[in-house]
Amino acid sequence: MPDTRRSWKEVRDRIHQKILSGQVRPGDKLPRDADIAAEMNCARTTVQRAMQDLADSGLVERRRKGGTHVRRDPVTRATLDIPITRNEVEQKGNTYGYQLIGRETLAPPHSVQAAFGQNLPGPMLHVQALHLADARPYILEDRWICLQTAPEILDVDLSETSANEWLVMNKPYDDLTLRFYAEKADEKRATLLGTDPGDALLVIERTTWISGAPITTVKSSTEPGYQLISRS
Amino acid sequence: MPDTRRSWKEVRDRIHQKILSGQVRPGDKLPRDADIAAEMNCARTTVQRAMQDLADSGLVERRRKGGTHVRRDPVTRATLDIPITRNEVEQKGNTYGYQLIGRETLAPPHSVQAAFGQNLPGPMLHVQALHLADARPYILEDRWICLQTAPEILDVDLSETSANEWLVMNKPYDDLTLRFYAEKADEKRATLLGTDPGDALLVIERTTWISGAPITTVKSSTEPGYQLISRS
DNA sequence: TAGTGGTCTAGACCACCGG
DNA sequence: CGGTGGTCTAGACCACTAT
Repeated sequence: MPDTRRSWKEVRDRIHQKILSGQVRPGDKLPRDADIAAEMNCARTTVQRAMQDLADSGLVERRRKGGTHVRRDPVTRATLDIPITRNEVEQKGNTYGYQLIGRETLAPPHSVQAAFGQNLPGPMLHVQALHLADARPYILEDRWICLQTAPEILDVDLSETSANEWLVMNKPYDDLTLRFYAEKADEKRATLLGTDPGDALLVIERTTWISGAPITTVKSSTEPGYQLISRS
Repeated sequence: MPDTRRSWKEVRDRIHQKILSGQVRPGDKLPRDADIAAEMNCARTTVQRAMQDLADSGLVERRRKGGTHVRRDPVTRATLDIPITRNEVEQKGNTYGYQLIGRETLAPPHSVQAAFGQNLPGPMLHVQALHLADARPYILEDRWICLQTAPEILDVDLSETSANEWLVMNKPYDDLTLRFYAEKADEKRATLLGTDPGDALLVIERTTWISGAPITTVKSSTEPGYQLISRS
């Protein structure tokens, strides 16, 4: 072991390598942080930082007194970025467009109530809107907004500002659920998205809360061919 | 400010709150770490840790000399766990089953070569297999394995051990791309998955590398109704 | 170039949990 | 209970970059 000092990323990568190369197999126990620190000629804090990272990425499991083990049931852990739709479109070099389709105050259907679990959301604003890329339909959003949590939405001109953007800038959340699945386009969505009924659509459902109170839930039906790609 | 010492999570949450409550708006600059440390009565290291976390979750942006700013274009950053299929099935309380459908050494089609970018994968093993939950089709995987990187796969009895599991235990990767999209079931997949042609399927494409060399790429077509859900 | 975040250190104490 | 990871501190130096 060279006697140069190690950075935490070097330490992390070295351990990672040990796992990759099979020197350490799933289920095996790794040395204590202190020993690794001695071996690598660095402070224990540095090892700690490295191990945290490995644990965060699902490679290793740490328990006080139990030590650090290579995970037996490796998980692929991926991070997805879901940008604001306008930014997503513009970053691809297309022109963003937006079109309000419908807006009404309604008691939410059972399916929407279910998204919020036990917390009764009360009366809600139902908004349907279409996001466009170069004037072509891109994402159709079907959104319910809790009027108790976000009453100001009633004063927003949703034909100009999308609820998507207004909420992001004005109603920060501290809890979030995301759900992805595939669904056949029904007649109505097919028309709005400019595609054919029966086409397979990737659907993103997103529900947000602030300190336990529901804010909004949105079902976004994406254009055919839409893909979600994980961050590096 | 109480004069008790603060943990980095407390610091993080307090800053988070400032953003949530609108005391600090998107684009605003936050105080220097050192000042926050003084105000919160803790070491700068502690603030640093807190800020790292906020930056990681996409809430805040930090630049040396530039300082820390609340992000103008907030991204929703979500983490997904993609477990080994066997574990996924068993954790739901179902019985896992596996069935090899096809296995042949082939030159990969262009679409597969594209998944690996410039790196030519050379000859590959093409494997098709079905994962079952309680004897019902669950995920159909269509996999290509690079024989230069993983020649040992030829000696594995793939009718007993799924390539999925063998690779995870024996061919660790250090780079990964994930892709999610919706696709109509064609005749063949519909039959294998026990569903109807035209049904909307969520497809997960996963490609892995080790130090730049391709290992495997797999297209997993999930049963109708399959959902991906983000980690808390 | 000066200001800010990024990292390392050595040491201390705490929190959890296995034997 | 004792061993291990988790965190905090005060200080130092480095690395990037806005001005």
